Amino acid sequence: MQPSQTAYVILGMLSIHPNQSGYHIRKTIECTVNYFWSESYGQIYPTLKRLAAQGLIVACPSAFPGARQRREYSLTAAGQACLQEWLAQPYRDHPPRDEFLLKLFFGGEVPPSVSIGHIRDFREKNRRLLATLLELETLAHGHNSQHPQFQFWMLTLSFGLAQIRSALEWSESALAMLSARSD
Amino acid sequence: MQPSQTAYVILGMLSIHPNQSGYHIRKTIECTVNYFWSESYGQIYPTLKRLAAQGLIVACPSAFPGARQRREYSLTAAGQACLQEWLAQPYRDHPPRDEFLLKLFFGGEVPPSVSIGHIRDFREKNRRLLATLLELETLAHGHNSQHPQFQFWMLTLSFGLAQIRSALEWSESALAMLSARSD
DNA sequence: ACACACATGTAATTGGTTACATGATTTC
DNA sequence: GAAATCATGTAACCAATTACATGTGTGT
Repeated sequence: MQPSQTAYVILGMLSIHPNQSGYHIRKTIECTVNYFWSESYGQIYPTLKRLAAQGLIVACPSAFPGARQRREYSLTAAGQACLQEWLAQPYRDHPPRDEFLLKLFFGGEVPPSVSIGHIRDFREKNRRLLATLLELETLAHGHNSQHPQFQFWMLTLSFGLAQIRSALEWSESALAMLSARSD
Repeated sequence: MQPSQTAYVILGMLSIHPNQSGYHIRKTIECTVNYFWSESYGQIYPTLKRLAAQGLIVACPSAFPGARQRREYSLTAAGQACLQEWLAQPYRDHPPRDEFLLKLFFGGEVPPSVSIGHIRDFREKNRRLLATLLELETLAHGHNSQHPQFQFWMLTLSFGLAQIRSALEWSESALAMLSARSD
């Protein structure tokens, strides 16, 4: 049985930061790749068990004696190899599903104010996301610029920033276009 | 039981173009919203049955006597209302999962050539998509520019084009950055 | 004492893809 | 008459979310 995508995020996160618990892995995901990836506990914990059973990760006793009760995991050599093998495979993109664009596409069925509202929501979400990513950028520069993976983190980050900025520009022109029509 | 997203695409597609069969609906989706939405027959046919049972659509006899055996559907008043109600609700975005970015994020675990390959794939896919959308744009202008929904189609299309162009620009700078490092 | 964050897990359900199965009609 | 496309559907499976359930340690 081949690992799921969830398995690979876990392997990847353990490769750049060993000795993480399920809880910790989720937090790491949340504050690093959250703008293009997310995981729920309902996926993480069962996957950790399966990976351990397959020998791709091992539970290791916590290094800090006073720590809470938790299971910390690290990659095995097999796990590292498995991750690298997956990384070398061509990526697959799942079919897209964007409810925002779908509602906008059918915008002719409802008053223009509805679509204008959706676009304003969209713009607001992107503004917030932009702020988050900019924060992440300064944080990353301060703490991790020596890490060997640093340039790749910057690459994904700059992609996110480019997409968001393009989305914000589009939002403005779209709002201008719809407002001109409805007034 | 509330309709799924699939149900709403079907209602929407029937609202802009009545008397479509399941097969036809899928084709319509493929050549209009495919860059941000997709559906499989495995979803469409069961959903059509359910929508008909709920009275949101009706099967109508084919207008063309010589036509093949097929079930064509149209919106009922209830279906139209249901669609409009949904359109007026705030959109929800599902948690993102981008395998390309994930592999790039872990790029430090493998030789740079691997990530360069992924980015080249990504650029190639975006180039093809750009060509498709440009084709779609000219087609749409020629055939449908009188349709009341036209401006909304253009809005989603221009969004797609903006995102793709931004992705292509990023690809070039990313490749430049990685090539400089690896040579 | 209370609230909050830490921490782990299971069960139910949803939403969806893919593969399978079948057959009609058109076009070459 | 063969191949392609039109056309409809089911079954198996999978990936993932959400809600539920439970308990501990820390800070105020």
